[in-house]
Amino acid sequence: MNIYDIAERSGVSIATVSRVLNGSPNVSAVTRDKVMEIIRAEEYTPNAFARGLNLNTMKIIGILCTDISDTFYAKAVSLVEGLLRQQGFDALLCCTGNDLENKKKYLELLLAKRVDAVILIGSAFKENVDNSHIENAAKQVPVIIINGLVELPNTYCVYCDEEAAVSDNVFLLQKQGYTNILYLYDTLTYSGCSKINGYKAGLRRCNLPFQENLMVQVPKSIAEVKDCVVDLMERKIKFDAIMTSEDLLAVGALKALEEKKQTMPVIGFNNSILAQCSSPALTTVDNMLDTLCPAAINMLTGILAKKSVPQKMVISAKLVQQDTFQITKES
Amino acid sequence: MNIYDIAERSGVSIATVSRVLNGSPNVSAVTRDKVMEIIRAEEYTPNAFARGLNLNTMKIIGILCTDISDTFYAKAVSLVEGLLRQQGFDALLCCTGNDLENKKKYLELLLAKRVDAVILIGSAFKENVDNSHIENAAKQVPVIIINGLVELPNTYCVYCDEEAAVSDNVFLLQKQGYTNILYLYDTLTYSGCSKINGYKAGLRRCNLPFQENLMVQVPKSIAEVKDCVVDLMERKIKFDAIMTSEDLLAVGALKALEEKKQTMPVIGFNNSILAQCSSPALTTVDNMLDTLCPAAINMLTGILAKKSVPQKMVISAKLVQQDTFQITKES
DNA sequence: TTGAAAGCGGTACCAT
DNA sequence: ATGGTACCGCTTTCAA
Repeated sequence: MNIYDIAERSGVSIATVSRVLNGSPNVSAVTRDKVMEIIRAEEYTPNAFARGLNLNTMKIIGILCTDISDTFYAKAVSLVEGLLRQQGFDALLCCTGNDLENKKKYLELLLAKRVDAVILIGSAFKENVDNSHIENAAKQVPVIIINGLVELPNTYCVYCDEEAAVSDNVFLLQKQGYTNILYLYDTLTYSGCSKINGYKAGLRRCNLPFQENLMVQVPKSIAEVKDCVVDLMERKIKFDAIMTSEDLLAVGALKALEEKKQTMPVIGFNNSILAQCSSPALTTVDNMLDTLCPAAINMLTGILAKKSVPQKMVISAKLVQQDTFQITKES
Repeated sequence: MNIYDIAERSGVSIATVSRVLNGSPNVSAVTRDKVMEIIRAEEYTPNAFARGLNLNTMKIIGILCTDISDTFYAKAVSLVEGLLRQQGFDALLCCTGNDLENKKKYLELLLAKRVDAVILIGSAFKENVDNSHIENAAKQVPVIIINGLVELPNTYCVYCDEEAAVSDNVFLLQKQGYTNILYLYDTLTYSGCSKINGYKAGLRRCNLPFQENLMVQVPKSIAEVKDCVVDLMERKIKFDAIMTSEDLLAVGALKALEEKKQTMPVIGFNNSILAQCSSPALTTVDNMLDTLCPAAINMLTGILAKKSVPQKMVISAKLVQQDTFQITKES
C-alpha cells in the first residue's frame, strides 16, 4: 500500500494525498475527509524511507554512551530518550564501551544512518589525544555532549562543574576536621580528570598536602574496591574520610568500613540509586542530570531550528546529604 | 556527494559503483580499486534512506521497554543492543512507561519507522485484557518478547520460569523452618502475576496456609517499602521471612529490618547490582538475562533468515545466594 | 564485466 | 484547490 494506491482509491492525485498527509491547508475539507477515510480504512502508513530520502531526515538522533547498564548512563539515556520523543525524534542507541576504536566505528555507523544529530553521553568521548572522529562527525551533524567538554566547531556541551564539586567536598570535610582524605577513582576520562583536579585543588585550598598514596585507582567493582580499601587499612595507610568518583566505588568502600568495623565520612558521586541502596545511605554528589538533559535537548532543538545557541553550558553540582556525611550548621 | 558523483569521477556507471559498494563479485579488480579509491578520497558514504527505500530495510530493530532507568531493563537493553550490533543491526530505543496508550502509540511509532522487528523487553507488554496492538504489530514484523509471554502469530517469547523460582524459594524457606513468608510485589504485569502464582503454589506445595495480609503490594521506592514493612512490624503482623518481586523492594525491606534491629531471610529478584550494594548483600533470583537475551537474538536472526524457530523458550531461574539467605546443606 | 533504465515511495515546484 | 512531474539516491534487471 503506497501513496499511489491511496490516490487511486480516493480518486485524487498523489500530490493531494501528500498534502493531506502533511496537513497542508491547501486541501478542501471534502477532499481531505475522503482521503483520510481511505487512509484509515487501508491502515496506510507512509513509507519513512521515502520521506527520509526526500527530506533528508528521518528525525532520528544518535545517542552514544559507553555503557547503558551503568545506572548513571541509564538515567541519562532515559531522560534524553523521553525528551527527544516529546520533540518527535526517535533515539538510535549505541553503546561503545571504552575502546577508542569502537567509539570511532560506532560514531561512523550512526552517521551512516543519517541521524539528524549525535548526543554523546559522558565525558568518555573526549579523548586526551585525538578527537578527530568527533571533529569529523561535527562536520556532518551537530554533536551535543552531555557531561563532557569538547570544544570544536558544531559541538555543544552541557556539563556539571564536577571539579568544583569535589573541591568543595574536600573543603567541607577539612572544615569538620578530616584532613586525610582518601580519593578513589576508576577511569581517567575527562570527567575523571576533572574530579582529580578538584581533589587536588581542594587540598591546596585547605593547605593540605597532597599524599600520593591517598589517591588510588580501583576497578569498577564493589567487591574489588572493598578489597582494595581493606588492604589499605591493613597496610595502616592513614585516612579519616573517603571520597570517590562514583557511587559504586563508595559502596565498596562502605563494605570495607563495615568489615573493619570502622566509620568515617564517605562521599560518593552521581546520586544514583546505589546511594540509596547502601547502608548507611550514601552522601553523594548530584551532577544534575535532571537539569543537564533538558538543557541539552533545548540546545539541540535550537540548533536544528537554526537558532543561535551557546556552545557551552555549565551547571554546578549539588551535595545530597544522606547518612555518610552531613554538613554541620556552622560550616 | 552521491553515487552519480562517484561514478563520474571514476569514469564508470552508477551500476558499477553500486556493485563495488555491495561487494558484488562481478567487478574487475581494476575497476574495483579505481572506484574504491575515489570513494575513500571523497569520504563517500551511501545514503541509507535511499538504500532503505530499495531494500525495504535499514537494519534497525525497535526496542520497547517500560523504563530504562530500571537496572533490570537497562541490563537487558545493554545486552540486546550489543548483540544486535554484532549482527549488523542498530537499535531504536523507546521507553513507554506503564500507560497502555503510550505503549500502543510508541509501538506504532516504531513500526512507522519501518523497523525490521520489534523486541519487547519485560512482561509489562502483555496486557491482561487487550493485546491487539501486539497482534497488529506482529502482522507487520516479527515481535520478540524477552521475559514475557504473548502467544500470537509471529510473536516469539523467551522467558524465565519465574513462577517456579518463587515457588522453589517458598519451599526452601519452609524447609528451614520459615513458614510465615511475607511477599512484597509492586506491579501486576504478567511477570508480577507469575510470581504471585509461584508464591501461592509454593505455599500449597508446603501445605502452608495463604495469609492475605502477608502478600502486600508496595510502591517501587526504597523509602516507601521500608515504611510499609516497618508499619507491618509495628502492627505486629507476624512473618519470619521476606520475599519480593524485585531487588529494589527487598532493599527497602532490609532497611526496615535494620531499623527494627531484626534479622530474617530476605530474597530479592533480578540479581541486579542493588543486591550487591545492599548490606547485607541480598540473596536474589537471577532470571538469566545473560541467557535470555542471546537466545532472543538468535531467534530473531533465525526468523529474519526465514528459518524455522521455536515460538517459545523457557529457561529456569537460578538462586544467587548471598548474605540474606543460604541453603543449608541438607536442604 | 559493464551500462541503461526502471523502479522504490514519497515531496514539492509549477501549472492550471 | 488540484494535478502533472521532476527528483531524492540507491538497487537490480536486462542487454550488450
